[in-house]
Amino acid sequence: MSDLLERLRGRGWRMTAQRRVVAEVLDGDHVHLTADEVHARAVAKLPEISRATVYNTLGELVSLGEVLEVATDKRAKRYDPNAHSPHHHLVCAQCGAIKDVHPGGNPLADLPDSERFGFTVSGVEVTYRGVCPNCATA
Amino acid sequence: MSDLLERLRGRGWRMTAQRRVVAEVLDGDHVHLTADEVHARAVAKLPEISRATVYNTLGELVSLGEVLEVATDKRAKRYDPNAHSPHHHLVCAQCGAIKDVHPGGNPLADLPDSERFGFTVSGVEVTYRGVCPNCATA
DNA sequence: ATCCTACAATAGACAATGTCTAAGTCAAGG
DNA sequence: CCTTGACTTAGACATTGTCTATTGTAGGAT
Repeated sequence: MSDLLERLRGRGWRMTAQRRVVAEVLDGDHVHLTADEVHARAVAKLPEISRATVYNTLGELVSLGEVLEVATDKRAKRYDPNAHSPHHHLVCAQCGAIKDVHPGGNPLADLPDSERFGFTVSGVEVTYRGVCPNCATA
Repeated sequence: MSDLLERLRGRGWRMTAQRRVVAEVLDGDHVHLTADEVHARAVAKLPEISRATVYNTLGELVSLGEVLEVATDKRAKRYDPNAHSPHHHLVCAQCGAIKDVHPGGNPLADLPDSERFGFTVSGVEVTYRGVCPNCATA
């Protein structure tokens, strides 16, 4: 299953039970978990894992570029394990559900130099807002 | 100065000293303040204003569509008084500075039906990430 | 002008999320 | 098998946001 673990080991990551569990949680289903949800799932596999470790590990994975932080709402960061396939997000304004989407077009190209204010622009995030079919009928 | 206050009064908003101060803070300079920064500036004009009132008032202004919430980082919501001119944001990854930008293109049109998953898509936010000239030289 | 009443403001407790520290533990190389 | 430095832990702390019960007040009614 996990080439994620392989990649991490290859980069000299010290492998511990806690880190393996966090990596497995993220590698499991490709949903967008909050830090607390990751912690909850990690505790299910390894009851004595602490909150600080989960936060630390998530931060390290982000630094390594293995997962992405998503700031779709303002409540909590979410972590997106699908870092190796560029994509954007479609968020339900009511229930908060998040879908990955792959729009056409290239937003980076749409930003002319005159609108860059001297910034070195390195990336772009696109967040579509709407209402999901579930919430629309409710 | 403030047609903002006029608009609000016209909508039957009950005008109080506190609400006027919050509106004035937002109407003042078109930067992107956090709730706490709004509170700090409001206190400077009206020392006895409470934190809850600032949060309430900001929430009401958002509901009325007079200001926008921006979730560029995960620390705190920011409030954008420039709600009447559609625009996107360019954020410095280091210092957090935010600039309004007006890219070409239409991201909404770039999202095909096949990528909408039955959602009723109502809006889109585009956040460019980069490093500002200031931080680049430092 | 004053009075009423519903709506707004207040202080402060509470909640949610994230960060830090000091001390103990352990993976991995020698 | 030992050593060492990186990792983990528990829990205090910090920040941001929300809620409640009480007090105050804007604006219409008299």
